[in-house]
Amino acid sequence: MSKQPTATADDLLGLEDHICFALQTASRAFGSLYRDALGELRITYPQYLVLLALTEHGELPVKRIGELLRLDSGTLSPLLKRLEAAGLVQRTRSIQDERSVDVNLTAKGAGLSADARRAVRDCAADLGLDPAEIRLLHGMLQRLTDRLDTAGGAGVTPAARLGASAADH
Amino acid sequence: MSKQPTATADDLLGLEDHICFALQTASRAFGSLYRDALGELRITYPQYLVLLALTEHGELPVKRIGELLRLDSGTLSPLLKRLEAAGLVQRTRSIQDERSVDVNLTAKGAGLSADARRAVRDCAADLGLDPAEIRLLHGMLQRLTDRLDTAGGAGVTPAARLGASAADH
DNA sequence: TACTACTCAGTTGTGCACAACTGAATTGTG
DNA sequence: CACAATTCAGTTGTGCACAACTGAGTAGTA
Repeated sequence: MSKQPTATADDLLGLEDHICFALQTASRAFGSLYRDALGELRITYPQYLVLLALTEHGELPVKRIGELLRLDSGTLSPLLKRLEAAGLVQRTRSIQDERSVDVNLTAKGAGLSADARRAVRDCAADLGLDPAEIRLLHGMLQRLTDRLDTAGGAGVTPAARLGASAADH
Repeated sequence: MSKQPTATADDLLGLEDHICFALQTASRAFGSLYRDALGELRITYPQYLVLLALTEHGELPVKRIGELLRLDSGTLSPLLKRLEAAGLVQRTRSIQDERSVDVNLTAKGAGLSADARRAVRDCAADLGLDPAEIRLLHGMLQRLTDRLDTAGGAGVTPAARLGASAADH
């Protein structure tokens, strides 16, 4: 729109044009909504995700939680420590592999997980989003994430599979 | 799909079903890519956004930067302090309003902003994303963010400015 | 002109994300 | 068996996001 700087002639690079910025902004707006919903239960959104993963899968080693949530031990260790201090999960060293730590929901944690899922479902329902559009968005985001993972994780081999992005899902 | 917990009968709430999680995951994957691109220039992605805003608009008060980037002073104050310490921006108390602080790019900051924009443009181009799909995604994200803002920011009572939010762009 | 509202940048404290590292346990290989 | 490489959770340090607050400056009003 209103450009006058020394920029060469590229543009397309205004703040509003950055898909990354739009992505982060939407994510933060969502986070704000969930923060309100979960705040009464005294848990944060990342903590909710951990409880959700444990509710879905039952006992999980820290490593597996990290894979599911795409978080490393630097994030998970203190987070799980807080959940344990709140009496929501229990951590026990694995017998088979002493390096691993298994995480379990306590009864209190399972109850709070149910409350949290209700709260999240209710406030999400209040948004009145179009299910078809959400599905479309969800698919686009997954494909985008896949693309970003291969680009970032694999380094400099952009040619490989870009043309055939359809092969996912 | 392997559920056995005490959940009532709602579901749709698996980790993978959360649009919010997909959003945050994509945002973090993008952040990781940009972190690599910007790391060589010794700036972070949020710092890049500030430089970008200043490149686009010229001198800006802190307040206005916060509006553009959706950040408050608790985030911006230390961030701008780091940019100033790096010699990339200059902060000066406004003459008209002594409460306000105007932020300017230094020559060094303007140069680094140009480098950063190039780096971001190049690594984004390497993704080979479909422009039409990106535009679609961008529009969906903006509408979603608007919806989330009106739902969370205003609650139910202060209906004042809700209708006006449609008038952007 | 006083006095109350409000606005603005900044600080403090909590929690998350992530890189880099540590140390113990395990695995693979000679 | 010995020993190097790897795996795992955890720690440390940096930076961002955000709530709550402070204090100086400004605007509105009696």
